Amino acid sequence: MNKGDKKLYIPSDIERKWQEKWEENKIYQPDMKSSPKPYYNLHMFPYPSAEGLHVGNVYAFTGADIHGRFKRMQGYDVFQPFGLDGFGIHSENYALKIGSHPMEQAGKSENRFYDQVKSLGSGYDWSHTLETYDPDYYRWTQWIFIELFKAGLAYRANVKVNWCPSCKTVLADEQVIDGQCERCGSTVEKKDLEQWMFRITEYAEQLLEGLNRIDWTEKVKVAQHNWIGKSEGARVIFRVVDSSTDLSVFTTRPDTLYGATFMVVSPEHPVVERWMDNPGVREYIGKASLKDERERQENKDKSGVFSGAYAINPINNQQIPIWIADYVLMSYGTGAIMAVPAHDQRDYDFAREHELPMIQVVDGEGADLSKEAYTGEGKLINSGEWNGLKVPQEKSKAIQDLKAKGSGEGFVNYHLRDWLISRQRYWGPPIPMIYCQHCADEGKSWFDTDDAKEQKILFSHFRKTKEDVAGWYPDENLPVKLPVIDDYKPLGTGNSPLGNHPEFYEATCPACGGKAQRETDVSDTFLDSAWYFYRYISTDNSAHPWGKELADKWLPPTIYTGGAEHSVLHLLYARFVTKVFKDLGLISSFDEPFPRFFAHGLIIKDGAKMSKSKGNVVVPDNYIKKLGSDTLRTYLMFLGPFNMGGDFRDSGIEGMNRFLKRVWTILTAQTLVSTPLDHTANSEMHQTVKGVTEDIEEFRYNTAIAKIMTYYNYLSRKDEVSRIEAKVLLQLLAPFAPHLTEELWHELGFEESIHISSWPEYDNALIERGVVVIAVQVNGKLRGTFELSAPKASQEEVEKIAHEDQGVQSHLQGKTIHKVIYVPGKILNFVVS
RNA sequence: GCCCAGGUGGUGAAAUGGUAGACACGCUGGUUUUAGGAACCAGUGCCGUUAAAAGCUUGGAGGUUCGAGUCCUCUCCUGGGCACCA
Repeated sequence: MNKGDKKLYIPSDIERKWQEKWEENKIYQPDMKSSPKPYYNLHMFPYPSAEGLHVGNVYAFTGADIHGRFKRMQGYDVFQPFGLDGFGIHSENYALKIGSHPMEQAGKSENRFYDQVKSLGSGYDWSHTLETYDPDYYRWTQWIFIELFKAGLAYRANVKVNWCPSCKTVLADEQVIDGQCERCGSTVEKKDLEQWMFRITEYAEQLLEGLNRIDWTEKVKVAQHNWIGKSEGARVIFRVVDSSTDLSVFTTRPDTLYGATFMVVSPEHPVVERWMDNPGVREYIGKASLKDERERQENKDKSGVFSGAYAINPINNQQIPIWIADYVLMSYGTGAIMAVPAHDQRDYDFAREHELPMIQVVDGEGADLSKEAYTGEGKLINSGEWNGLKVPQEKSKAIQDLKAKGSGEGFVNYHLRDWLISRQRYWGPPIPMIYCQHCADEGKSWFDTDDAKEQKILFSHFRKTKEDVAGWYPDENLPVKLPVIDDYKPLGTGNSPLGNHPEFYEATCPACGGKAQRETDVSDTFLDSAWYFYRYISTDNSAHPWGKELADKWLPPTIYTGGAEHSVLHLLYARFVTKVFKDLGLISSFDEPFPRFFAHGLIIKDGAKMSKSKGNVVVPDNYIKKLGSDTLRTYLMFLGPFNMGGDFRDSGIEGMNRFLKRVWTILTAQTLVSTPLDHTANSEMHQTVKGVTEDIEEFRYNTAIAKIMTYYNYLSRKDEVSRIEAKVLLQLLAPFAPHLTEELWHELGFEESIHISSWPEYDNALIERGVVVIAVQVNGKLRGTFELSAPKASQEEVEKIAHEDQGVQSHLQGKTIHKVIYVPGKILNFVVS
C-alpha cells in the first residue's frame, strides 16, 4: 500500500459487500451437530414493530453481537440466532389501525425488519430464524400447552380479568398501567370470565430457590424475588358464631393473636353473601364495587361496615366482630384477616376510624399506641401463657399451640398468582383444546380416558384440577391453524373473534364422538416467548420441538442478554416452562433456562425515554446510510457501560465516524514496516490487548473502545506502524466495526475473514514498562512527579530523587519527616509536621 | 411507605484505597482550503496569574487511613420498580 493508491472510507461501498460474503461463506453458521466448542449466544428476540427497527434494538443487538464475535475469535463455535416475536396485541392493533390484515402485515414487517437487521452486519446464523406466528412454530407452542394440560398444570377458573371498556377488550396485567389502559388511558374495569390458567404457583418455591444458582444481573433477581413474594406465617381458623362456617385467615404474626380485636373480610369474599341483609351491608358492597381499581388503590381511607356477625378467637375464645372493608383484598391470602390494631398500621387506622378496641400485646422500645401501631420487636404481654415470649423471633411457639388446638398451622403465602393464559383476541396461537358438553354433563374429562392412564401423567401430583377441566380434551392434530378471517377485530363480549366462526370451532369429541366445540381463545404471547430459544437450535425439525441430541449439546444458552424491563414476566415464564420441561422429562441436564443473564441499559434521547408520543424516536436507517453501521454500532457502545444505556446525541456519532476514518487512513495511507517491536511498542500493544480483552469480557465496551482509541493515538504519533501493530489494532476493533476491519484486514493481505481469526494473546511480562512516573506526596497532597527509569529502584534511591524536586523541597522545608510510605513504581508519600 | 440504580468538568463519561477527570463530544487558537466542511497541530475542571506558585474540587456532614470519588455512619437530591401483600 502506497500513498498513491489511497482509497476513501465509504461505508456503503463495503458494508453490503461483506454482509453478503459472510453469508455466502457461512462464517456465522456453526455445524450444529459437530461443533466441538458450542457457545449459544442468545439475545431477546424483538417484537417486529411495523415502524421498523428502533435504535434501542440496535443497541441491544450490537451489544450481544460484540460478545458473540469476541467469543468466536476466541475459538468458540458461536451460535447466534435471530427471530421475531410477532404474535400479539401490538401487531394486531397496528393492523387494525392501518386496516391491513395482521397476517399480511406480519409478512411485510418481517421482510422490513430482517432487511434492517441484516444491514447492521451482526453475526447471525440466518439459517435458523423463527417467527412465533409461523404455524411450524406455534404448532409446538400448542404442543407445550397440551403437555402442561396433561400434567395438570393447565386448568380452567373463573377469574377477574382486566377489561377496557373503550377498546372493548381484555387486557393483560402488563397492559394495565396504574389502573388504566396503556393505549387509550381509560380506566380498566374488572370482569368475571372463565379462563385457562397455568399453575405457576406450584413452582413458586422452586422459582425462588433457583435464583440462588444463576448468574444474573442482581436487580433482575431481586425483582423476581419480590414478585414471587414469599411470606411465612400461619393460617388461623376462626369459627363464626351461630353458624357452621369457618373463616380462615393468613397472618405473618400469629404471635399477636391475643391482640386480635376484630376480623375484616373483603367485600368480594363469598361469605359476605349470607350477611347481605344486615343493616348497611348491601349498601356498602354496592359502593365498594362501584369504586374502580384505581380509586381503591389510591384512596387509602378505611371505609367499612359491620357485618352483623361475630367470630371466635381460637386462642382465648373471645367473640370479636366481623367487619367488611375494601382495604382487605380478595386476591391476596384468604381474603380475610384477623385485625390486630395495636400492631398493624392499617388495622390501627381502621380501628380509629370505627372506634374499635385495641389491645397491646407486644411491649417494646418506643411503643406509643396513642400515635401509631407498634410493629417492632418486643415481649408479649396480655397474651396468657405466651406472656414473656420474645417476638417475632419466638413466633413458632404460637404456631405449635394453634396446631395442637386444631385451629391453625404454619403456612407460606406467595404473592405470585397463577398465569392467566387465555386471550380473547385473534392474533395469537389458538389454544388446542376441544370441549364436549355431553362429557361435561357426565363429569368426564381427558383425565378419565385410557390415553391419560397410559401416559405417565403428573396429574395426581398436582391434584385438585380435575373438576376445572370437565369436558375438555386436547386436540393433538397440530397445528390447530389460525384461520384467515376478516372480522378479526376484538368483539368485547368476552369471546374471541374466532367464536363467530363455526367452520373453525365445530369439532368432534375425541372421547364420545359427539358434537363438540373447539376453544376459540388464543394463548398469551408470553407463552410463545417462554420457549423460543429451544426452537432455534433445530428450526427445521418437524418431529420434535428441539431434538434431544442438539439440546444436550446446545442448551441451555451459554449467555442471555436483554432488557431489564422483562425482569419479571418473560424471564419468569421461561424459567417456569423450563422447570416443567424438566419435570416432564423433556429435558434432562438443566432446570434453569438462563444460567447467565446480562441486562443491558436503555438508550434515551435528550434525557427522556424514547416514545412515539414524544416524537423523539431515533430511527437508525439514516445513520446507517450516511455514516455506516460500523459507526453507529461503535458509537452506541461508546456511550457508556452496556448495562447503563446512554443518551443518544447527533454530535457524538460524527466524532465516532471521524475516529473510524482515521483508522482507515492510518492503515491505507502509509507503508507498514515489519521491523521488530521495541520495548515500548511491545508494552503498549500487550497492555492494550489485555485491557480490551478484559473489558469486553465484562461488557465494558465503552472503556474497551477508549483503550483502542488510546492505542490508535499512540500509533498515529509513531514514525512508522508495523504490520503486527496494524493487525492487532484491527482485531481488537473487529467486534465493534466488523465491516471496516474486514476490508482493511483483506487489504493487509489476509485471505480468511478477520472474524474467524484468533483473538490476540497478551503476555504480562511484556507489559512492564521501562520507565515509570512516580508521584510524590507530602501529607497526602501531590507536590511533584518524576520519571524513574529503573522501576525496581529501592525506596532510598527513590526518596533521594524525590528530595531533589523543587516543589517537594519547599513543602518539606522546616518540617520533621515522621514516616515515608512508598508504593513501588507508583507513589511516595512523606508524612511531616 | 418499601426495594433497586444513580449523583464526578460545558456534555457523555474514566479511575485493584495510591497523580481525579482516561477516552471522546464541545469550545478556543493555529495550519490548510476560494468559502463552507473535512483533515492536522496546540490548548481546555474551577479560581487565580503575563506566566507560574498557592488555593479549591467527585450532592452534603462526619469518621477510618500516611492517603478516600472509592471503605464506614448519618443526610439530601434524581431516575426506575413494587405498593392497603395482612
